[in-house]
Amino acid sequence: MGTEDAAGKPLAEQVYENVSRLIVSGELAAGEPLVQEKIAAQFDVSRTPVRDALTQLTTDGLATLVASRGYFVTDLSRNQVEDVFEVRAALEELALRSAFGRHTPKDLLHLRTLAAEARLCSPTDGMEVFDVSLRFHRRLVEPCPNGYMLELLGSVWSHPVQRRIALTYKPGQEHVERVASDHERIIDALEAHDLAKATEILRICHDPADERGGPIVE
Amino acid sequence: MGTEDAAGKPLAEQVYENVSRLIVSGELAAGEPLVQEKIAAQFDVSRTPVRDALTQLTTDGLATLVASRGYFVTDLSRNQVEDVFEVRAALEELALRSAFGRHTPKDLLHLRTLAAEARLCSPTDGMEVFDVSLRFHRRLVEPCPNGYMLELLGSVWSHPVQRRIALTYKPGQEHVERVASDHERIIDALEAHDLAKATEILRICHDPADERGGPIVE
DNA sequence: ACAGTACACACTGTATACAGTAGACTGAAG
DNA sequence: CTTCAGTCTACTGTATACAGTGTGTACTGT
Repeated sequence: MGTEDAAGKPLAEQVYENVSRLIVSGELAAGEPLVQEKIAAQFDVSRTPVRDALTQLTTDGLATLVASRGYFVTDLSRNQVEDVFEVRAALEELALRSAFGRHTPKDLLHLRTLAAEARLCSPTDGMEVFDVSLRFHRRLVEPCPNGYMLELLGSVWSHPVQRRIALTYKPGQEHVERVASDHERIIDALEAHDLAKATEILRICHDPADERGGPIVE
Repeated sequence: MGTEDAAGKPLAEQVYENVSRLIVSGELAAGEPLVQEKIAAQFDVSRTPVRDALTQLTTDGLATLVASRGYFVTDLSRNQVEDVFEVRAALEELALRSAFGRHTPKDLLHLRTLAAEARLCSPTDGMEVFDVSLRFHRRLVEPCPNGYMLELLGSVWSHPVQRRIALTYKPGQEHVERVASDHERIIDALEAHDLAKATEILRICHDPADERGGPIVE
């Protein structure tokens, strides 16, 4: 057998994505053992790509390696949701401060489009709303000249907890509207060169009660 | 062969540490190819643990995987030193704010010890000074209740750039003294319940011109 | 001299076999 | 009924063989 299969991606990557999705969605419960051989059988590959995937899942915090006992699904609830959101808020604010004044008219236009896009989301699809919102935030801080900051933010955004939330919350119509208008107000503030106002609204965006929409299952 | 050798650690871990050190110290130049077979031969192991190590090095940003071409040493100079320091400073300040008021008398005592330890360092051993200083900073923010924040800070502290600097700078006597006294002044501020002062001194600590001691080779 | 093609090489991707270890289970002895 | 020892089993750690891919290179034809 060659290097890649029909999907054109290395098997390790495919396994990583599949197992990752299973963990984030909760189909694989916290603490559940991740046995190389079983996963290999499940996806009809050998243990080698499974090992690669597990190593990566471990460094990503989705799996935990216990001594020479085995791999287990990390307990996401321990990585406190509040903690991640607090860090995300703080980092985004820092990045926005650095990005402030660097948005081109084109950037702002693009942001407007992204903000409006939120209204087109299905109010019942948490993942979609979350995704659109994230794209806005990503774009918002992109002009920040500190590459490492953006890199770190990227890892916060893709933190398991974030994706877990996206899968489990039900936004509702008024929340979708709220997201869109908050985002638009941030753009307004940027256009008015009002950093204080922009960060203030950004903080509201990150108010857990608002961003999450609903309660988290755990 | 079994699972572990004389050192008692999995081979993958040993390989990771060795290659990591070679990269950080600059013995393996940026862009240099990291060939599995050669590394395997060099450390007298098979390709399997080498693969594991390389996967981890890649997610750590020390190595880069190009298509199905091969692994290469990441160019550290691209991960701007300034960027990492800026993020480190910002995150540490955030963490210190959260930790403020949570230091027990025992914590403060321990911090005093760590601060004083800097004076015992050899002024020519950059690594030692850096290490002692890092231990202080780590301890300083430890009471921060946000586990994720501390986790993220951990990854910033262990960023290749940080270690590279530690290896390449020459502190000098007056710098060692400066580190110790800065640290002590932070403790003074904490004991006086003066958050503003503590963060102010912390910021000085992170002034690149000060923290680095000397110019960076690149 | 130059372009195009075929080949060889170097490397990763993958599969699989075997060795070692730590907990689980079973049985006997107290 | 409890406790301990011995074995069993399930899993990871490791080595290695083979397949596939992309790049450089030599060779051919013009």
